[in-house]
Amino acid sequence: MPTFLLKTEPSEYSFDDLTRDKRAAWTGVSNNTALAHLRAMRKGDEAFIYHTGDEKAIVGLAQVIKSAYQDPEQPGLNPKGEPKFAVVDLKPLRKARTPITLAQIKADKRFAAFPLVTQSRLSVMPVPSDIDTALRTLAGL
DNA sequence: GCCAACGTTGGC
DNA sequence: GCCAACGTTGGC
Repeated sequence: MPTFLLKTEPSEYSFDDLTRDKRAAWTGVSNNTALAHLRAMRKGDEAFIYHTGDEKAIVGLAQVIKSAYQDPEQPGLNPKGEPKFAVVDLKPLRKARTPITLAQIKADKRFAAFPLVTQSRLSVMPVPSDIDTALRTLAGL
């Protein structure tokens, strides 16, 4: 079962907000590459939640409870007539015992191939299984 | 279809 | 506040 990483600006929607809400539609993904990754997420898959901005750290783990569906708030179509935007529904699983900072990830050679490092603007990405394992150990997740 | 101009993300 | 690294748009 693949794991993903989802970025969010905590002043807009944080992991604590998800914990409070118990479940939420993950909205706001508009980049096509990110949307393709979002659509690859299946019910039961897990996702690290990463805070951008001042925090720049992985802060928790969530789980997909509903795979991708058309964003009801943005019912636009692409040129092929397919829904342009998608969302997934998530629930919180655990908060990281120790958040893993971007600086830490960049300094660790094990993460050199991680899209979080190589593609700084991508907001939804798959996490390779070896990186997944290492991150969970570091974060206490 | 190309590409110049413009917009966005997100780290610094 | 700046700007690098993209993505998007629209004129041609």
